[in-house]
Amino acid sequence: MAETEHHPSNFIRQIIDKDLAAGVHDSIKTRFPPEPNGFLHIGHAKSICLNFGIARDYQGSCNLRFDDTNPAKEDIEYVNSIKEDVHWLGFDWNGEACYSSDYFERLHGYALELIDKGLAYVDFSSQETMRELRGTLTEPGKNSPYRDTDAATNRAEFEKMTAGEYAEGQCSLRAKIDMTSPFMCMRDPVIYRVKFAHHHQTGDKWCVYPMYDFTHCISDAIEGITHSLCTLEFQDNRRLYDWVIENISIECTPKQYEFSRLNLEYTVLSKRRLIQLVEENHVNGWDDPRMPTIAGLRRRGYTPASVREFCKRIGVTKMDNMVEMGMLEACIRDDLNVNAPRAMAVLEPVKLVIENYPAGESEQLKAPNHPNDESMGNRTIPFSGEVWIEAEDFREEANKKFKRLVLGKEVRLRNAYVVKAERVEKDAEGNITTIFCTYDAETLGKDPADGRKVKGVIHWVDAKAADKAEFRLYDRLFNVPNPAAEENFVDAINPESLVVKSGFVEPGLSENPAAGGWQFERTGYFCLDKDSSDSVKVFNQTVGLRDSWAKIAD
RNA sequence: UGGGGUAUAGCCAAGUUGGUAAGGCAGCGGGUUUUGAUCCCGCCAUCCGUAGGUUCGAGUCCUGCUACCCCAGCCA
Repeated sequence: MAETEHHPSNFIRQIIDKDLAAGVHDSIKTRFPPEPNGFLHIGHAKSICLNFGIARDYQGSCNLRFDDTNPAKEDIEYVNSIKEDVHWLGFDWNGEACYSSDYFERLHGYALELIDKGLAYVDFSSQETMRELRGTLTEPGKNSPYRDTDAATNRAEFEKMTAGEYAEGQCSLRAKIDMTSPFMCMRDPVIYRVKFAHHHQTGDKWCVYPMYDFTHCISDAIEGITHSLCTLEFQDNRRLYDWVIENISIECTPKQYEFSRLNLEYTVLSKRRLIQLVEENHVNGWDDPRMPTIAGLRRRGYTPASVREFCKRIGVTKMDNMVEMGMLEACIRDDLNVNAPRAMAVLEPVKLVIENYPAGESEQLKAPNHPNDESMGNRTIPFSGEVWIEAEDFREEANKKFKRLVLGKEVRLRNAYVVKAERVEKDAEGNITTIFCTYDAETLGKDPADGRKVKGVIHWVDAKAADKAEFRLYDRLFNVPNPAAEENFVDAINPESLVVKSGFVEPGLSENPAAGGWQFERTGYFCLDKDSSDSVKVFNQTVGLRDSWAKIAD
C-alpha cells in the first residue's frame, strides 16, 4: 500500500502502513489546513498532494480546513482563491469545507474545562512582563503572579474576557504547564487573546480568539483526523499539541508528523514575502506568471498534472532542501511535450521574400499538430511569397555550426519548402529589413531530388495571413538562488524577469487547447493570456525548449 | 552539555531485521530527426558529514566530534 503505481512511498506513508497493520486505525483521515491570509503557492501544493494523495491511495478522506483563528490577517478573498486552487490541482475535499471557527464554541468549552481543572489561568501581565518572565533559550522562566489564581476566579475572569469587559492586551488565558520547560512553547503558552476584530466567518460574535496551538489539535480531534501533517517548524509544538489533547475530555487522539517545507531556487515561498511583492507592486498581482503561486503557475501555463508530478518527484522527507528550478521546468516540459499541439510563431520578425514564387499566389500547406503523435491530426497553414522569419535565424555569414539561413545557402522552412538566401536589403542604420530568397518548388514534403543535404530547419509565418501577437518571456524573478537569505530580498529582484516581444503567430490560434498551450516550434511552450484583445493576442511563455545550441553558441 | 531536528553525487531522493550504494533532475558521449526539441543508447558515489569502535562484513549498530535548520508572537 505504501507504494502505489501513482506515488512513491515516504516516511509518512510508512508510518501509516505500520498503523494500519497494527490496527491503530481502520481508515486514514488527513486534512489540509491553510490560514486564509494569502494565496496558495507551490509549497502548499506539496502539502496538498501529500494530504489528498494519502487520502486517495488509502481510501481515506481529506478535509479542507481553514485555520482562521486570527481575523486581523484573514480575508474571504483568500478562502475563495484557496478553494479554487485546490480544485484546479485536481483534488476535492471531504464534504463541506471546514473552518476552525466552526469550533469556537467547543474550543471555548475546552478552555473552561482546563480552567476548572486548574490547568489554565487568566494572566493580567503585560506582554513585556510575560516576555521577561518567559526566560531565554538557556535560562528557565519564572511563574507569573497570576499563576495560582483559583479556578473559580479564573472562570469568572475568562467569562469577563469573553464578554468584552477587558481591552486587547489587558489579559490573556494561559495554559498552566511548566515555566522551566526546555520547550519554549510549554512555558505557559497563551491559548486565548482578546481581539475586537470582525471575523470573515463569525462576524462580531467573538472578541476572544483561540491561538493556533490550542485550536489545531482540538480541530483535528473533532474531525477525527488520524495523521496531522505539518512542516518542520512545528516539531516543538507537537509537545503542546499532545498536552492539550491529553488534558481535555476528547476521545480522538490524532498524531502530528512533520515534514520539511519546500524551498525553490530563485524565488521566495513565504507568505510574508509574497504579500510584499504584491503590495509593493514588484509583480502584477498574485497571479503574475512570475509568481510561485498556484494562480501564477496556472496563468504561466503550468498544468495541474505537471505540478502534481513535481510534488511526486521532490518527495517528502525531514531534510532541509533547496530544489532547483530545473526540476519544475522538466515536469512541465514532459507534460507539454506529449500533450501540446505544435504551432509556429515568430517572436522577432524579419521579412523574407521569395522572388520566384508566383506573384500574388498563396497556398494551404498541411502540417502535423504533433510530430510524434498522428492521432493529434493535421492543420492547414497558409503560405505565400512573403513570410516572417526569426531575425536570429539569419546571418549574412556564419560558420558551419550555424544550421540556419545564411546568404547564399539553403534552409528548410518548417512544413514548407527549401529556400536559398540571395541578397538582403538594409535600412539607413544597416539593419536588415528584407531577405530575398528563391525557393525550390520540388521540395514540399520531400528532400531535394538531386540529393543536396539541407540540414537547417527554421520556423516562419505567412506575412499576409499571420495574426499580430505579443509574447511575454519570463526569466527567474530573482538574481540569487536564495533571495530569502538576502538582507533585503527585493533588492535581488531580476529587473529583466519580464521581456515583451512583438511578432506574429500562425492564424487559427484562439482557445487554449485542453493541455494548456501550444509548443511554438523551436521557441518554447506558450499559452494564451487573458490580456489578449481582438487586435493583439498575448502569449505567455510557459517554459522554453531545452536548448543545447545555446551552450555551443557561446 | 538549553531543547527539538537533519546529515547519501551539482540538486531532489531510495536504502526498514547489518551482506557489499535505486530512481529522477542536471551534466557528458553517441544514434535517429523537416523542431539545435522529442525519442533511443551509453557514462556519471570503491562510497554514504567526520573520527574511532563492534563485526567475517556497517550508509545501516555503538561512542566522540562537526555542520546546518527550528524554538524566547497575546502569528500560524
